[in-house]
Amino acid sequence: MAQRYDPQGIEQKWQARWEADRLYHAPDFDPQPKFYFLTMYPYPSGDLHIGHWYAMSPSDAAARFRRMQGYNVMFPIGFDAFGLPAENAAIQHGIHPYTWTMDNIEGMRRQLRSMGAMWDWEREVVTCDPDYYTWNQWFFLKMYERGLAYRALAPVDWCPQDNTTLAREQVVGENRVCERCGTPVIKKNLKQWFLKITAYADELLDFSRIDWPERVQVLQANWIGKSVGVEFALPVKGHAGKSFAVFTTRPDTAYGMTFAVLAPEHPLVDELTAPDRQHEVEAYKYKAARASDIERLSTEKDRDGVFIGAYAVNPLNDEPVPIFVADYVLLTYGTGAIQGVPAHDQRDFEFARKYGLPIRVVVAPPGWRGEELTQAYLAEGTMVNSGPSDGLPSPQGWQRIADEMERRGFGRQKVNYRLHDWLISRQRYWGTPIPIVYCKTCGTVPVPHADLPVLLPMDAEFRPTGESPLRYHDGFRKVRCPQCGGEDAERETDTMDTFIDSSWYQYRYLSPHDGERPFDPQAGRYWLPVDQYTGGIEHAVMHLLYTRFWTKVMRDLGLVDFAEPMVRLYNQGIVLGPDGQRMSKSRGNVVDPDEQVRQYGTDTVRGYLMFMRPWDEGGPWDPKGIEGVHRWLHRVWTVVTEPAPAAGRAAGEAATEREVRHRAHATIKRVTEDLEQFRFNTAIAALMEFTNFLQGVKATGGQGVKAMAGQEVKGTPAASGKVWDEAVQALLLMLAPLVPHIAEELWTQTGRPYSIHQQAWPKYDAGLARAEMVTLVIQVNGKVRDRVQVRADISEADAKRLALESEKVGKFLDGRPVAEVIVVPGRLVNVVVR
RNA sequence: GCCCAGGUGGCGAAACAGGCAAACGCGCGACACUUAAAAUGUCGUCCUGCGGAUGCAGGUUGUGGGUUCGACUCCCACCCUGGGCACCA
Repeated sequence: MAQRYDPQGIEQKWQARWEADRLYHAPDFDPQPKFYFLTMYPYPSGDLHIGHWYAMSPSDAAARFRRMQGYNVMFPIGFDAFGLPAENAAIQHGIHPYTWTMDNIEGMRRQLRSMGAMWDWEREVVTCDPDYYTWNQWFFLKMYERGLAYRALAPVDWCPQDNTTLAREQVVGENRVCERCGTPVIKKNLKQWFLKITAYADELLDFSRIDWPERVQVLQANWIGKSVGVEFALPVKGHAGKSFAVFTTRPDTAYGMTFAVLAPEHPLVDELTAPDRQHEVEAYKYKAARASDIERLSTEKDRDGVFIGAYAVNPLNDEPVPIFVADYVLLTYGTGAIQGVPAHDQRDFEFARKYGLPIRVVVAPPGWRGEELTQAYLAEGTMVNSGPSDGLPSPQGWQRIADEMERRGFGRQKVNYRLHDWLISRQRYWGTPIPIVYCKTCGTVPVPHADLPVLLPMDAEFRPTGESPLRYHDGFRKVRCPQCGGEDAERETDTMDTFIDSSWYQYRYLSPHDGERPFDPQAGRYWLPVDQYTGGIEHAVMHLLYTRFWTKVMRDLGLVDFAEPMVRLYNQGIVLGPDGQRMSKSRGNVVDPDEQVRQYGTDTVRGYLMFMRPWDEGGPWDPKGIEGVHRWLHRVWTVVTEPAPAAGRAAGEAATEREVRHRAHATIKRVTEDLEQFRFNTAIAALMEFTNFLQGVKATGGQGVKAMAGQEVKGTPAASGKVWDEAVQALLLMLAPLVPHIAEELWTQTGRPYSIHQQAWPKYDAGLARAEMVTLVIQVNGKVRDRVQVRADISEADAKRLALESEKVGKFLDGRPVAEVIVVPGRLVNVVVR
């Protein structure tokens, strides 16, 4: 009678039905509490790989679980549709990026649907749609109006492979390669658009209002790199009125300066270099420039530099110190110049050693008697050789010297950040046009809001020249000035970094078709902020920092009344190939989810991804491991569809029923707690145990159960239909978020009303969840010597008595007197002898 | 070098407000069903020793110490693996 479990058949059937019934559409404004569950949207590369499944199917399970718990859950999906691969495909294969992207999206929609997730497709967002990117332009103009978007000439990172500039965040690794293609980047001086993320640097360091992994917080804090110090001016001897600023976090060591260093690219270098030093300085600059372009791989690089033949004056004590250029000083950090304090900075120490410069101790280590240092002393100490600060502990000296510099007018306390403003210009076609016009008479003119969107022309010509098609598209580039109407204005031809799209997409899901504003504020008041966000850790200092910045700007624009876009964040791990290596086509260890679905069905693939390891750890794909999950689902099918064990009032039945109910409630408790914490692997393990248990009840008619429960077995008992049904019902409800298709199929097959996905999550009875009988462990001196079955509520005195009466305990006492007996109620007794 | 995460059976792992180490799954072995195989089911499976084992004893959570009646869990030192940062003044 019972038909076989046929995953593919039932999965397609239910997916179609659910979508037709709009089962997962999250209505705005529902009396139920809302829950906005968001998973990072995919880039439409054209193929949904197992990594997408790993990111998405557990989060779908978690979202479904929330829904069953009574929340009105929004679980949207969209596509991060702008970006380089589309354009590269256009150049290589002559397909228009739009066509390439849309075809891919079409294919991926189909693949995504095969996952059986509860996405609300009515809210879908596609970022290359003008309806979307017009709001990128709108935001850009708002930022421009507030001075948060500006254009500046700056040394920027350029990827020669992708032919575009990159944000600092997109340059990675020791040898500074492009985050996308791995090509070493080069520096170029270009006029580019920036967003002033540094204006929010301090606020971005405040994580007190969000529940994000420590790891991400540390990554972001490191990236922002706040340092508190002093910037002060060093006059140059013999150059009246000339001075340069240095930044230091150690003003307490300023009296120990015995030289000063300028970055080789520092603008004053040429001016200050003495004629007789010019040749050598030029040579060094050339070498330094090459070194930054070509590999700087040599790990322990020699710290070298060149004296420029000029002297700076330490304003604290009017001592002249020689000025060097050295490439260990970076133009891009601080002021591009430093005080050289070899006694208290290891780099300066090595430099001073090499060039025979004096090393003057100004912060004395404890017990220091004036001996020479063998390395820089970095810790706190007592101020010496520091004029009026002598004798102070160095932290106080820090403040005193900082104050003195301010009072005497040559320095000020300053906070420096490693974070730079966000470079958003990209010299590429497939992105949001920057809505700016350059006019010969008016200069830089923003496109009026009424003229948005600035459409990306579809008739672009793709040439392999490395130049953006927009630059030679006259119809796009040549434009009337919106301000004076002048004829010879030109549009900005750069487009925006695609991280702009993802900085605010979570808001667009609220009202994806709103033509009036980026999102409907009324819906926003209901849905926002995002309650749970999930995605990969690789976006920690890019997307996740940008979207926090963007939300703070939105707050200042009055669009939202909170400062953080996502309350909770969870980073899932990465699925590796069966060989434990990162999946890649060249290794041939790629697991194709479509193929797995064909072989085992969606539920098995989902189930295995959740079962194999903790979600945040990822790990190798085990082709045999997935079969275990598949077998389990078959077992579930059999247990539920085959006839229930005979009902009846045979002797001993009550004990079986109690055990069945206890197991059901204990499982509900475990699974509920596990799912609340995204511990899918142990949730599924608990459900497997429960399934095996029910199967055992069937097989033995209850006798096995009683044996398990420590009861005497007699007669031929079984669970009654009612208790059995309750257990099966609980099992199916708990399966619903994890393996939604088989759960729905069995739910309706057993005569329950469609849809299981509209049912409430089962509640457990704490009393039933607690076991009646427990194994009391009896130890002697911490070693297990005996185990006895006792009632869970056994008294301490009884437990103690049982332990002391135990024969096995007696044997191990060896006649020694009992010194102490420790009782952990309901768990363990430890008899201590000495 | 610094910061973070982690080291538990043949494998993926579980247990940590300190209390039965190895749940669940894979693999392996035996058995049942079968003409046979697959599928399925049942039982067994951390290691060592005790001629035999539903028995007894000992050992075991990277290494070495410590705290404790009791440590995978807490503390100290060290080793290894993975990830991040790395001249940031």
